[in-house]
Amino acid sequence: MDEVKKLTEGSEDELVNELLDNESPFIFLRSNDDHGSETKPFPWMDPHLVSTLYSGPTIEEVESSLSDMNRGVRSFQPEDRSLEACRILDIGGIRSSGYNGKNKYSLIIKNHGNALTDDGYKWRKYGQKSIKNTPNPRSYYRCANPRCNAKKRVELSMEDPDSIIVTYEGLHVHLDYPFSIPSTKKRKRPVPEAQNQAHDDGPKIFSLGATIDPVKELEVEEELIGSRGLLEDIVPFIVRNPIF
DNA sequence: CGATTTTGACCGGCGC
DNA sequence: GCGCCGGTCAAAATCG
Repeated sequence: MDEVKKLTEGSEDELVNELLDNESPFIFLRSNDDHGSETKPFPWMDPHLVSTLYSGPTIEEVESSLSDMNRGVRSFQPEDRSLEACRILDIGGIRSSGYNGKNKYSLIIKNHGNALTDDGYKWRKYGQKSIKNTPNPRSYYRCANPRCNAKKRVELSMEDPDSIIVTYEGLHVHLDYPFSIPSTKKRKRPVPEAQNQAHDDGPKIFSLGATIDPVKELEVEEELIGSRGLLEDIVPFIVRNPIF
């Protein structure tokens, strides 16, 4: 297990370099013309694969989403009270390309209800700290997808007890395999309002070890495709569905 | 009884 | 260099 951890932590620079290299097939998009009937141990052996780096929405994109949202609020309906309350606190370090070490958003969410713990994605809590000069502790979560180092930090707002501050941070990476695992299981397209149940019930992914056999690993990966707790999903999702 | 959360130890960065 | 502080780790506790 230690080796696994070392592997994921120690090789970050390597990973980043790889991500920035267009030649590198480290990350994949599903290509439509690939029917994936043949099972390869590792998809990067396939020349048709597309390499891409997800680098997060640009500041402009986020801001425009938010202003769309704010425009929409008033023409929208009653339950939108929390819409108004959901605003960007701070945007830092987002690049439309490249990697500067941080992709970080803080969102203030008012009347949050359940939004904090149930944003439809799978997170693993790894810590909680009380912070100097604030009455409220912070909680720390990592994306449950072992291939993604997205993190979120959650705290109650000091000035407004109805608000939580959620900070999403990290390099957000999707891995999407261009073929299907031989399986009787149907891939069901997630219906919009079913987003919240897209997670869970999957196998424990933290047991993934370096020695696991590739097919097994891919099966697990397949499960994970439905559980993207990633910034690119979350920001538009919050913007569009502030109520949750 | 496995999965998840809690909680204090640990660690690295920073200011003095 | 030392101590504080925020972040992470991981053993223990708790949950379902």
